[in-house]
Amino acid sequence: MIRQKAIEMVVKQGLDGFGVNRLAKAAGVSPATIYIYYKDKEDLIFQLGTDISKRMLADSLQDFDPDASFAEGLKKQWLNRMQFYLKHPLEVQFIEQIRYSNYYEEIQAELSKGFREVMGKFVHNAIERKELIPLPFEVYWSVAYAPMYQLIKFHNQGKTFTGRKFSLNDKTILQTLQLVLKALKP
Amino acid sequence: MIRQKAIEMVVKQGLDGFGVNRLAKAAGVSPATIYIYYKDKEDLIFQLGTDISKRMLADSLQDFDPDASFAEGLKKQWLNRMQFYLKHPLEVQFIEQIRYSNYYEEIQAELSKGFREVMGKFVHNAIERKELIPLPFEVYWSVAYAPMYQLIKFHNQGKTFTGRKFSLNDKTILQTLQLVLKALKP
DNA sequence: TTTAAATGAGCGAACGCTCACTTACCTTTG
DNA sequence: CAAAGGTAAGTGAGCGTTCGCTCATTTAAA
Repeated sequence: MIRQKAIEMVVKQGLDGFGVNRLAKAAGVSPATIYIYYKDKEDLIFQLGTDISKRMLADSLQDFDPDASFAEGLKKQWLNRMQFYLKHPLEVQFIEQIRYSNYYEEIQAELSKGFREVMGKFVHNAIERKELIPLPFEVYWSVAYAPMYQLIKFHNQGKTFTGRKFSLNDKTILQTLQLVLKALKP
Repeated sequence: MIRQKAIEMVVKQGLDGFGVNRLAKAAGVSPATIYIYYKDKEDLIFQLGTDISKRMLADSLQDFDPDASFAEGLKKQWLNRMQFYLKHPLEVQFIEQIRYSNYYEEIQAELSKGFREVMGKFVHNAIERKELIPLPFEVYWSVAYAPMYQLIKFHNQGKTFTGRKFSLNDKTILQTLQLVLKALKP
């Protein structure tokens, strides 16, 4: 209950609107109870953040084969991430909220341990097979994944900054993916 | 002084670390002085946000010709934005901080008024000349600009999530831009 | 003498957090 | 097999501090 309400509060009211006393009231427990499970407020957010991030990462690599073709592998990753969003929209928005806060740096450090290997192998394979242009990691990441996250962001806020309503669907995802694949193919 | 210190505080300590009393002390004025110029805390952040965003938008369209070729036009926009970052890194980071807070929605509403026309014409021209694939606005935006913002984000945090150090340079920018142009060309 | 700008003390409310205490359930005992 | 004791979980009042914000007053320029 504490977990769930904490996520809801951060998503709905932002990090500043989130407080321990208020969380206690929302979860129907005493403030003291929260401190049985979490060292302090920072620890609470850190634990929620790492737990969710780990599950996001694990899910995004589900049924992912580092030896698959680049187009197939990237598509699998995109769809996995999208599916995670559909199943856990609040968790994704929670991560979005804390991603730009000062809490996130440690969370990322906690995550990146097992991450590099899997992704490194996949990219290395793709380059060797001439399915992917050799690129600095940052360039590759910016082109391969940033568009997808932008789509999720549009979807989350329900509209674009021009005021247009927006809701994500398979056709839009795959259309964007095709453009990205075209950009990255030699 | 209030403006400058407010920006510094939000960038360095995040939105939660930012408070009126602390800002007053940092700026060397009384808390009451702040309320002469700003209605309340929300108004302060809103005014800073809109001011900066407006200057960012204006600068990104500097010397921009909606009738230029798509490749040239997009390059101009990218470079303008990059240049704004180099000149005003704190302001950009400030916007990043509040972009995911609950303050930003109104700011965006304030901005999007004059924005749609200029951009609309540019994109329309490019499609007519067959320099750009016709796309839903969200797909276009996600592919055309999200990679650039991701590069800025990497630069801002000084490293990627794999721990690698990263600093933005012209070669990286133009390399990424080339990939994006390739994706969007018919 | 007027007026706008700035001040510092301090308000009530909310903050993160603690502690002495109760509750509920399990184990050990005579 | 009830009584006693132990343990982990949870409580509510409330602490010291900081929050956003105000107001009677002072300062300085017009």
